[in-house]
Amino acid sequence: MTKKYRTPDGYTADIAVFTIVTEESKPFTPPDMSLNLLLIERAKWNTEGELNTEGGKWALPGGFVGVHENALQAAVRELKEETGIDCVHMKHFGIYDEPGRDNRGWIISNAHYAIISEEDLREMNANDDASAVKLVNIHDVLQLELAFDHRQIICDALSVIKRELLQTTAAKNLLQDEFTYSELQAVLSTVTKDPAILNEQAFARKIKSLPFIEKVEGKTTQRTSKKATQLYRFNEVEVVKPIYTGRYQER
Amino acid sequence: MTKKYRTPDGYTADIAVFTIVTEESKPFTPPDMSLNLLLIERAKWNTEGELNTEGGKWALPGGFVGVHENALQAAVRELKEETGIDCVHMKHFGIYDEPGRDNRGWIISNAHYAIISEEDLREMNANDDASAVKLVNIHDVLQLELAFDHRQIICDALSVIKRELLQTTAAKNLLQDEFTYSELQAVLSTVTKDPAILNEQAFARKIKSLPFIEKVEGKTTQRTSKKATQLYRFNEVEVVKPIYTGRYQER
DNA sequence: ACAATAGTGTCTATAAGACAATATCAT
DNA sequence: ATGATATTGTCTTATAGACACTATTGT
Repeated sequence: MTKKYRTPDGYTADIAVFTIVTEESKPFTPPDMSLNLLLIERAKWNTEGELNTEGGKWALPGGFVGVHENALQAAVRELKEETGIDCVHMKHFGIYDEPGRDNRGWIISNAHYAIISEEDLREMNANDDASAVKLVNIHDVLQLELAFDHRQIICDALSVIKRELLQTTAAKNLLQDEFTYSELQAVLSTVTKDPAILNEQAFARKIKSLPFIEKVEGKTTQRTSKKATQLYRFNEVEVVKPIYTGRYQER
Repeated sequence: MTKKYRTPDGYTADIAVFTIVTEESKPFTPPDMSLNLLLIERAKWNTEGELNTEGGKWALPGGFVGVHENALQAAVRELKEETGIDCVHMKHFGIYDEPGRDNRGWIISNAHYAIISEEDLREMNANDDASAVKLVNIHDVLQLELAFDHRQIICDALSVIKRELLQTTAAKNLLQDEFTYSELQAVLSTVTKDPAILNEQAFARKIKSLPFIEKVEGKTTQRTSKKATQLYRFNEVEVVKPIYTGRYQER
């Protein structure tokens, strides 16, 4: 055991918190949504008045893993502490442990992503001190000055969230239990330009044949239109759609 | 900090090692493959002659995370130590930390899966002592008596590997660089019964239109047929196929 | 010639994409 | 009535699935 081995100087959990922001919501109008990532601004100076490492830059929320927990637990705990949210969809997606990623030492980060509904987010805005926290549209986030290697982590997170939203039923975490086709469409359009999803009529037809979505029989809403609109909900069907074929396959 | 907090008694990395086994390989015949999981048999007695915890049962390879590494690194290291393989496709997929999962104490496991080609596997068989290691067809693995909560971990791993093989180009890790349609088909058929994949002619046609697979111009082989057969290779195109539509979308 | 596998021709049913028309209803 | 959104009608084109057929070649 010579210098071949080195003790990490820290073990952290970072969290890419994704949420939907409804841009405008006139009555009787389908929503215009954007997928946003929650970032915090690192303080320029610490409490002793010294310049902070990577101060002034934007970063993912997170913190050190406690001695009594694993990284996922730490991620859940930190999110709870910082935003008051009990997360329902927190998942690990990567480990970042390049020796030079943090100039304070060898800090290993377990990266997670969380999907939080707009509704739950509103609770947060009540809880936090709102000072250095902001939601950034995922299309703008890479323009910011980001701390450490968070640019890389965020790139990976974006890639994962896009895949998750399009290839699984994860979108249900961003919607109310019962939703209209245009609301689901608005969520999906935040991560895809696929004309098959963007096209109104095509999507309104398609939703009726998706095995993992079912009509809420006889239930409608007027929140997106003056005309009463059919409500749908996700059922428990899990679907794996192979890239090699055109048909569904249930698990 | 009362008894609300508890120190874990161990932090381990477990690895679900998946590999292809070609069942029969007559010359000029397409392969008949099965996806197998590598398991080890826990010794009945330890070196002091005492009964071992969960002895005699089958378990995923793995071991304790060292003080100088994270779980992923530990997984790679353990796999290297136990089989001599430098893994190219090792990924974290879950954390198992139920208090009662191991009756020796609170042992937290980071679960990973690895995809290893048959070729690389052959090196392993040279390296290990072959005593208590075996490859089990994924369709039989849940029949075995499994240690700890490895039944649950394996269930999750199977679910992940199936999705990975069908929804990403991960199958490339199980094939040679250049392969025939029937070889790819054989790999995929280990995890799906989808008739669109199982049907010879349909698949032979389909492969030509897949954006992430390209013809190796003018190159053929006779290893699966007396008739010279076209070779294909994966290119670098990454594809996300939404469950909501029927068309491809490149990233 | 035979057996086995690769690959093509072609038909049909279904789905996708485009465009238009109709329905509903607060204002 | 108007304007906005939902929903259906219908036409065209593309793809999937099925089946039959041809091509190649070691034995």
